[in-house]
Amino acid sequence: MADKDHALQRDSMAERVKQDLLRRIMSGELRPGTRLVELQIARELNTSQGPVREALCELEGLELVVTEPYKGSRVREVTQQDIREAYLIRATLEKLAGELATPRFQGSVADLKKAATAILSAARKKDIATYTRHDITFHRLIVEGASNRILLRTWNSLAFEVRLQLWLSRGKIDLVAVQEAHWKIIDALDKGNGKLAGKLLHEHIYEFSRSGVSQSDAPQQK
Amino acid sequence: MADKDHALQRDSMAERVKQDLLRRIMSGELRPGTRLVELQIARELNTSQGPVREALCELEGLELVVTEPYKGSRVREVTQQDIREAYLIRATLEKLAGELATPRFQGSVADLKKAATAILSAARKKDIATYTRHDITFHRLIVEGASNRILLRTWNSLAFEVRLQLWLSRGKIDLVAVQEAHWKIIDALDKGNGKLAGKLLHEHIYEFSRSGVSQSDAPQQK
DNA sequence: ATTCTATAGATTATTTATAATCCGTTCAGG
DNA sequence: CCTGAACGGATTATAAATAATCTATAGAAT
Repeated sequence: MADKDHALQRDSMAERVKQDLLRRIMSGELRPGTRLVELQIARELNTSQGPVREALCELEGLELVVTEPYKGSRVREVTQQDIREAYLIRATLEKLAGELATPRFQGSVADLKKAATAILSAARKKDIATYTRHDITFHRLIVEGASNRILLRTWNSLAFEVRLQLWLSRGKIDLVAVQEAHWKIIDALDKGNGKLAGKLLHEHIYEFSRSGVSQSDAPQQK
Repeated sequence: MADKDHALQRDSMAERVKQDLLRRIMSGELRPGTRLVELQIARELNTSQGPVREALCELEGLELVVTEPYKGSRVREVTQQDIREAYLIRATLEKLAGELATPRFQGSVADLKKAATAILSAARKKDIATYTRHDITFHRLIVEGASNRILLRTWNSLAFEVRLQLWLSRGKIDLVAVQEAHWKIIDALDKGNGKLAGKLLHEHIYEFSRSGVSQSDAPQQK
């Protein structure tokens, strides 16, 4: 049984464990607070404790899990406050990204329009998973357009809070209405108005962070 | 010989290895590009491969080392471009921090003044190590004053580039002149002028990133 | 009844051993 | 002289076994 896996192996064992846990955490299958027992995960994935520890260590670096010595790891609890704080940082970073990315997008916003169209389509179908995926793609395109590796790295470190907020706000807000801001942003970038694009991005993101989540939805502390 | 170590043990082995490597990298003893051989480090610190791997994994999460599968880890090479990019992000984040921190500092800037005095003293003695330490303390106080954990976490992730720039600019710039900006920032915070404090912080940091480093000082790629 | 202690089970931390991979060197063939 | 396959040392990756620590429970002492 392990033979087939071995034949298909591209990444290291630790990498595969990491990807599996990453997927399960981001999809919400592993809720915040869930314990991650090393030997149990190792058995599930037909490997040993070492690679699992390494995967957990990397996920801890991404701030997705927290580990206490001799007590183990669990999926990080994210408070409503964490999400508010993360969105303020994200708004600030994307404002900068919008300004920096203007030279790149002026007159060539085809990719952005494609992403925005996909977002709109998913919003109309109320397909949260697809909406989230394309929404993140849209914003990532802008951050990548800034051509600043450190900016991208920093932005990526906020991904967990962003996905969680998108998940928590499911059904609470009008996705179609929220996504309309994207078209104004695209227009500003297309015309080379970086200041405006940055301002719109900041407003768009900050507004969203304030929307749709009541306290009862907040992940409860253990 | 291991007995004495064992008696004094507070942290786990992995944590001690991490702290040792962290210190040696930040102090410049381990230059960018230096290979970090797991078993060699393990022997030096009287432990085995496992804890060393864990320490390296955590340092990779802090972006201090890079690891290639089956090829090992080395202290990260930081290009001049990386430093420029990091300083732009840092300037943006500290501008935000300055604005957010105003309520906290208005009328109570004693800690900031103490740090700024220590910086000035070190600048006059041309004591780079002490200057760096207090300079980072000064800026950290402001970021902490913003009361935003995510902001602090994000700011911390830029620490390596910041220290490296401070190190690279040694002897190339007038430390006394640069640090004078601190007093204007303190004054703005003391008076509750957050917008001005933010603007001054942005200028101060961005200026510094442009100063004093010629291309020949840039860490060379292997 | 309450608090303290001891014990057992579960889990993490570390060590030791083994497998897989990389990389420079050597040497055969052209 | 050049090319490429094969060997060997060095290092990382994984596995397996053991040690250290935590947590809950049960029982004894007060």
